[in-house]
Amino acid sequence: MRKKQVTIKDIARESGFSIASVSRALNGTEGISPENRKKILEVCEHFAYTPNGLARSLVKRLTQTLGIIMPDIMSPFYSELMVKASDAAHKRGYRVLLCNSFRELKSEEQYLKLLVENQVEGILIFPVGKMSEASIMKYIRNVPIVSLNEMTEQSGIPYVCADEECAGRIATEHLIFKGCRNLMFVGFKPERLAHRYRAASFLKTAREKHIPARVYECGTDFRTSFERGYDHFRQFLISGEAMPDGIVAASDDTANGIVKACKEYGKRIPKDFSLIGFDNISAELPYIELTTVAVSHEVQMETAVNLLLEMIGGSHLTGHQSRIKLEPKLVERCSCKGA
Amino acid sequence: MRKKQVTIKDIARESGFSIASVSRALNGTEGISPENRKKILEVCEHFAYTPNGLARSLVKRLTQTLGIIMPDIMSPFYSELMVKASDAAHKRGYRVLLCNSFRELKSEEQYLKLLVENQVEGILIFPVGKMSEASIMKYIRNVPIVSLNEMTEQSGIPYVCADEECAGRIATEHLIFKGCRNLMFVGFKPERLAHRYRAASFLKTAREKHIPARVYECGTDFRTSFERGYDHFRQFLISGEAMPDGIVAASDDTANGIVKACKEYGKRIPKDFSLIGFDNISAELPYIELTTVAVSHEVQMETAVNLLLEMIGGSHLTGHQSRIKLEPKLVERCSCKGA
DNA sequence: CTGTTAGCGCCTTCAA
DNA sequence: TTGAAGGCGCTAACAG
Repeated sequence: MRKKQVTIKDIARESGFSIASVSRALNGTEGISPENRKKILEVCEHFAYTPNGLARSLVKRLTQTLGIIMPDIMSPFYSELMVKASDAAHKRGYRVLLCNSFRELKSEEQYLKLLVENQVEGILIFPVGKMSEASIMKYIRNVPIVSLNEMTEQSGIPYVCADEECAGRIATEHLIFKGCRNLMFVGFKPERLAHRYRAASFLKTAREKHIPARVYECGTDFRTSFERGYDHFRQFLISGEAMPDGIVAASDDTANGIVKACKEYGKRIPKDFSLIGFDNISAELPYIELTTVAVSHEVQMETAVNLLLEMIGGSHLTGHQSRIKLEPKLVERCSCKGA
Repeated sequence: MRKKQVTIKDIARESGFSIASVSRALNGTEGISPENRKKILEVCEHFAYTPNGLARSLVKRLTQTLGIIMPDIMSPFYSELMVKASDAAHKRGYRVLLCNSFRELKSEEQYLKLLVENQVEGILIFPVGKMSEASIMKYIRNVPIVSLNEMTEQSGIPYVCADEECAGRIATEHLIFKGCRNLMFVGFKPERLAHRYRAASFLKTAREKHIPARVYECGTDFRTSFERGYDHFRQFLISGEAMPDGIVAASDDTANGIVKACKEYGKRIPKDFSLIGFDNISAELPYIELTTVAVSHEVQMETAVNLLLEMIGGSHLTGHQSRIKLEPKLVERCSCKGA
């Protein structure tokens, strides 16, 4: 029932030229007279001919395509990363296949397989978690892969991520600079490496400055950081414990959950306490302008794509060159009290 | 420099079987003894062999892949549609290529071309605008395409969308039912077909019920509906004109922009006026629980994928079967005053 | 400048 | 159950 597709052979027959000439006309290759090229292209147009990319890639052994796997396309953070990564790839003449692992290991592995089978030349992945390392190791033999989160040094998996220890310090110092004297870290999830760095650095920095600080720990977990932030902070408010005057949220998404809880319980930011997050997500929230610490998404993705392309090009990279931590910066908005 | 990829030929040689047997072992096809299959698969494992999907699709003339083109992956509305569409496709054994046209016609057309060249079996597209019709017409000769927004009947392009006229009526009636007696429509953008339906139906319904109503028109436009809503409503507030007691926003995203303006200018919802939107976007906004009118995203995507698969299957569909308007429903939350 | 030919990696008859 | 051979649609030498 399917319409048989028009092939280069049909065009050759209809135009009276050889398939080689048709190929040359289509690809703008040397070796064909302008007038004949024009004739051939007209025939193509007339038959609505579209070259078969599979066949072309098969013979050229090049797809000019990169794969990108993110945990959650619906989060503004990841979707922005996707966009920036796509842009960076396009700029360098690569196309991109977008995949949404939905934070599921199984799905992540399936996509890795799919991408490899589809002959992408390289893969950018924001791993679901620690467990992702195994799948990545499996496919890294076939194709260059760059992670967007830190990986163990022993795995040797290249990555480009933010220096989260540094980020934690910047956030904490900012709150202290703004005059906070009683700090709390909310939304901690031990499975997330970034959280561990941020929290550890938070405690260390506070200790150095002799400021009381603690990580609020709360067993519950949720699908999104937003929900976790909301729930944890609600728990805290209900508990009746003394309020801190400065809160470091595990991420911006978490911070937004905290904001939601505040709204319900009549707390005002930054009046009742200062709040700072991480990641600089660009959600257009009407409610609050969150101060945050992050690396430029664009810089991170450009760096990651560059690294990937170097690997594709076959450069032999040292561990130092292939494990990159970018320095985060403070993005000051309105969720912290004036100094 | 690139590692030469392991092919089926290598596996054949290493395992001592023919290419045909290896192929059978890999695909679970009949005609090979279990023990030999096992042996072959072990060799595959050992050499980290991954079949070349391009070659496979080329000979089978089937890719089991659908393409999806959306205008803005960063909008929660479209990204949710993408997710639902992917789910629907996966359920039916299809894979999916996600594309982000970024509301640019050029980019949209490039992706159409890319998808066709990559031999997707069908395409789901949320067109950038009226102008998209031309590109779609161009490629619909090659592959089945279903639009997620209404298209002109004469174009014959199949679509699955919400009945926006009905949506406009529901929203307006709800505000009136809640006691509003002075209505305004904010964020109108004439290029958007859905807006035209919503606004026309808004005016018609209000007229029928003898309620004063008008569409706030304001030349300015922006990249996102959010920004447009924010700007238009800010303009309105500055103008000092009399406040309506019920506002229909052109979309939920617009409504969120309105909310932002309200925050800046000290207006409270639903105290100062009731607000209703369209689309039921699932952004986790901490600030407001927006009442809205929409079709189920899941139903819409399931319907669209079904339609697409029928077309792929070669069914001959009537205009009635291929131009589907789904009935929207009221999703009541907290942005409208109690009756 | 043009056409012929040999594959790219794989699946699928068709014989054995 | 197995293997040889042809071909999917295209590009890239190589001849002419």
